[in-house]
Amino acid sequence: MIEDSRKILSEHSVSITNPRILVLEALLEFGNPITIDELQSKLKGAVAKSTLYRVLNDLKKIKILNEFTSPDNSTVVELILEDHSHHHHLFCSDCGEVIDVELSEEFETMLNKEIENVQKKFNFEITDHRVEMFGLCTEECSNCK
Amino acid sequence: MIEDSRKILSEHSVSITNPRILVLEALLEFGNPITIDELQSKLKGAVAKSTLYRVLNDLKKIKILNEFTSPDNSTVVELILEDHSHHHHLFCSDCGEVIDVELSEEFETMLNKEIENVQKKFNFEITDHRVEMFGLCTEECSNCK
DNA sequence: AAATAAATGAGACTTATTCTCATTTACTGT
DNA sequence: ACAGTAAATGAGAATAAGTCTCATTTATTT
Ligand SMILES: [Mn+2]
Ligand SMILES: [Mn+2]
Ligand SMILES: [Zn+2]
Ligand SMILES: [Zn+2]
Repeated sequence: MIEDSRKILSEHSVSITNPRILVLEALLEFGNPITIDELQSKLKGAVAKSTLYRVLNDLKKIKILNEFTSPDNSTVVELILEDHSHHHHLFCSDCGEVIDVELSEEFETMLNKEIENVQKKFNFEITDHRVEMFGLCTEECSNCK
Repeated sequence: MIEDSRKILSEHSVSITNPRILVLEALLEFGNPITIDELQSKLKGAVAKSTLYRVLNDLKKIKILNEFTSPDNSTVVELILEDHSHHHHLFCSDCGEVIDVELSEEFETMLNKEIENVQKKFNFEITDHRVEMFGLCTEECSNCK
């Protein structure tokens, strides 16, 4: 896992430093979207707060980190890995869990057609989109009692 | 417009106060999604900061205000009016403009089917969804030079 | 008009993120 | 391996969005 982290950094010509390795390892190990709070606690103070934010910005700059805001306004990040294809997110409004969701190809095709229309109508160049779904996880969630 | 504001408040059994009227008027007049910053400057100090946030919370509580975060992390609000049907949003990553977008009925139908599947797969009860599109407004935008 | 509960304004407070700057670390070329 | 240099880090100060407190004002009910 530490080797994966080094590889990711060198492949993007970013210098290999301890804080960067630690942050990448934590993200790789968790494997799911994670709030910055949770990430900080996984790091157990091994990386200074200021450095953590800097590292996350570095990862955004090289386009391997996705960041978004959950409905309870916490910031969530996730690594964008090569094998990790285009997907969307499902949020539990109760416990804050964030789940990766892949929607069908037909759906994405149809969405792209809609996007085409919107581009024309508003004279925009649309580069990205997001589908978010909100609700409650009914059972088997360790956080929601 | 002041009468519309009064009507909205009384219809929701919320007491009619000056700050509430002023905020509603500003939102009605602007007519589009607006950042809290912009809203504050439209109000020109007529409503205290603390009161503005309280009023916005009141409007959320009676379900006539929608709030979301734009890609530059500013908070955007919009009134939910009766005639204003289900829609989505298009964001300009350059100037921060937020535009209301209605997608086709066929698309929404298909999205609801996808949501059905996701509900089953993850044992969730999904109550809401959002489609967001990001890009650049190419011309005729007063903010993007 | 008086009584009462609710709403407001002003500013203190909280807290996520950014910034500053002195020190440390990683990379480059020898 | 080593020195030189630019980049990265840690610690904590600064910033700013949003919340909270509390004394005063206002809306609503009688
Ligand atoms: Mn994801
Ligand atoms: Mn809208
Ligand atoms: Zn849950
Ligand atoms: Zn623009």
